Amino acid sequence: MNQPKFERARSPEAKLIRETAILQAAERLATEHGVRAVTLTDIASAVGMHKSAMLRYFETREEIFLRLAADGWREWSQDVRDRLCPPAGKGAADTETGPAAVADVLARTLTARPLFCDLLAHTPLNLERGVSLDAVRIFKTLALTEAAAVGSALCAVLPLTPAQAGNAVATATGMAGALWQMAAPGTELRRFYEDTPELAHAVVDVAPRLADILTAVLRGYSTGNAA
Amino acid sequence: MNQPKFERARSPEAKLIRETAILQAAERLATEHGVRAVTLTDIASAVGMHKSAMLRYFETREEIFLRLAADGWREWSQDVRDRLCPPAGKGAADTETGPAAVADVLARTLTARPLFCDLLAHTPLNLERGVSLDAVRIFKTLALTEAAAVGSALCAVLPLTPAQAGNAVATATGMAGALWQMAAPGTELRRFYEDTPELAHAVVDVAPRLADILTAVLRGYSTGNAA
DNA sequence: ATGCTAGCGCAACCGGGTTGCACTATTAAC
DNA sequence: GTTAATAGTGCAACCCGGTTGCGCTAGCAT
Repeated sequence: MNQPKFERARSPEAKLIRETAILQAAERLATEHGVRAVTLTDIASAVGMHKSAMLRYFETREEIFLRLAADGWREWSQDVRDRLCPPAGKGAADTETGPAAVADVLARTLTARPLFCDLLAHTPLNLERGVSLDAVRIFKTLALTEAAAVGSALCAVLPLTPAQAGNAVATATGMAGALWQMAAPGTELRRFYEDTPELAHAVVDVAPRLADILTAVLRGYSTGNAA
Repeated sequence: MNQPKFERARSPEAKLIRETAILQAAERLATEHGVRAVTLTDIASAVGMHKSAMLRYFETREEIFLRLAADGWREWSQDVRDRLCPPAGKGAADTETGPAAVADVLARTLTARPLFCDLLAHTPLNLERGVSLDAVRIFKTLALTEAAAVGSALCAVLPLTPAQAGNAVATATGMAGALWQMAAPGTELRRFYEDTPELAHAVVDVAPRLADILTAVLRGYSTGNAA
């Protein structure tokens, strides 16, 4: 019997609902077990449909995660900008200022999003393959736009050139991915890291370490440019 | 006929020769096509033996690349130290000094090793899986030792604390991997990057960009500590 | 000369991603 | 009201890379 287990998605709205259901399932599984460990079969059984049916919503597995990465960029960018330059209504007169405070915002907002860090670590190497160039173009344009928005926010609170701000954002996201890789490389491997004293700090201290590096970058740029 | 195509490696010396042949083949292929694209079958046919026979020299595919990564760490570390603190006999009275010069050394030595950058990008996420914990321990200990050696060299030429030097090394290797990913993500994808004006600089300008970031990091650390 | 050992190739297996196809529920047309 | 077209789904097969089990044989040792 090839009867569908549940109602078919016929209307555009129903399709959208199913699409978001797939994305949410992928997000939950990837958060729990890491992007790398999540297979199409896992997502499919979590959603309740067959994996071959899922691939008519997303042309490939990588595209699912590329979509999640795009969402991650949007949310992170918004979060950073809200914290650096609170919108008018917000009562925060204490806009974060100074390299250390700004670095702290970047580090905190990133480490608070382990899935986003995971996706950042995977992005060009693993996610941008087996996907149509169109999909890559859309994603890259979005990521670049969001990164530029964060860069503008940095320029607004620190004496940076746009290029320097761009490099700072690249450092933040790049190092977040790189440090995350050491922090969460699978359960048994992570236990190994934790059990090895000289490596334990890498697993535990990601946020302060990232903040420290970003502080140095921002301070190095700012002192050169400031009056 | 299951006759071996070539002489069997019986003596320990012969085994060692074959092992290095495998490593060299993997190195050449990975340099040409990228680590990710190289399969066991590729390496095997390059060496001239069957892939199942190769797996008696290395317990798994990842272990081959983990070995190459270890070699990369050794060579890079040695190169950096030689340039920062030339050994006694070397006539270089001009030991590189100042954040910008040191950053330039780090950036140049890394970008001159695209395969090492590739391996750095893969390391914890992809290479440290499917390998015995013993192999990971050996590799991590070696990488950590070499990184510490580079950190010591940095401390010798710049006013840094050991922790700051360690973060600087982590930034150098982490960002080298992250930037490399964008620069060389497969031929057709790379052409896409090059054809997209707003992305082209990321593909082309890896070395100066990395040098700029590292200069900021070192300057940010140094100015805080210097007299 | 005759076992024994150990390196090798082959073929099978496994698991993940992808594709082709049959099935049916809805909808549209007559 | 019946019938034909459409479209979403499940199943099974396929592909391909990594891994494993097994038989074969070259070379050493007895």
